[in-house]
Amino acid sequence: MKIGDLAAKTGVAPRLLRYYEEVGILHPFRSANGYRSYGEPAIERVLQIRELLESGFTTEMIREVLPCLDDPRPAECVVKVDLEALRRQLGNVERRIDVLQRNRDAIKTYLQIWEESPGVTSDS
Amino acid sequence: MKIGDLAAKTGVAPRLLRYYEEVGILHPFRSANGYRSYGEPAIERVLQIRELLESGFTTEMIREVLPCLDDPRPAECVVKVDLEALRRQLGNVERRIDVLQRNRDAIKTYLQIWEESPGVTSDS
DNA sequence: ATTGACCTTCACATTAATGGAAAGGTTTAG
DNA sequence: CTAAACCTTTCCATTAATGTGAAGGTCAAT
Repeated sequence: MKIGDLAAKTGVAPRLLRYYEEVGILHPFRSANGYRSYGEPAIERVLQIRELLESGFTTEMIREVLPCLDDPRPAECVVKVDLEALRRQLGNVERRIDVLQRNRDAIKTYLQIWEESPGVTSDS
Repeated sequence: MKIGDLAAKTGVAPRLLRYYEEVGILHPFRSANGYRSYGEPAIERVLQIRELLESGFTTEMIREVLPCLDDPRPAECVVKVDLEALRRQLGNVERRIDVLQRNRDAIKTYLQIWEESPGVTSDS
């Protein structure tokens, strides 16, 4: 699968797919002509990257969190997992969930107040 | 409370407190000399802003989410709440929670695998 | 009254993520 | 064979959030 195909299937611009490779969170191989070549798993991978980026993770954090789930990274990497970083990021994720749940509840409560008292919405 | 005090109590640099005012998510009053003056609630407020920023929200989204929870914004604002935006952001928050929970579970599972099989950690 | 520690505004620099164009090679369709 | 549609690398621009410094006003203490 070439970069344009992956872009089409994920909705992520080729420019970004190259960027993700540059920062080390996506690892296509190269075909003879030098074109990047992606496997099927890359689709899921890219979507996960987008989710994490939109959740406020940096590419650096993502690099720690997606260690050996790489497509063309064979078993040697299985050894280089940084457990410490992974635990740190787990704490990170859990704190974020906490924050978001608190804010979700706050917004919900706020909305309920307005929905219960019918009347003014966004006037003028 | 002056800007330096608020910075000390929240750990957020004065520069940023001014920035948050500029983008309309923090509304100090001014004392006679022109100094910004913050009330006690500003502390909680700033901490909440930090949490949301670190969870990937932009200041613009925050402006929608923290509508009338302002310190010195009297009752007139009670009318200008953008319910539509608020509902949109609620969906946003819920999607994010979802993403994070999935990733938390994935990381947890991954960690368990490594913790169960004792041996190699991060060797050089 | 001067010093030091605050505060003000203004402006420019940086970082991460992203957009976009230039210059050139490759592949595919006609 | 040529043109269109890809791909490559390189470089420069933008946006949001932040850092930092200049030039100057205020205030508390000595």
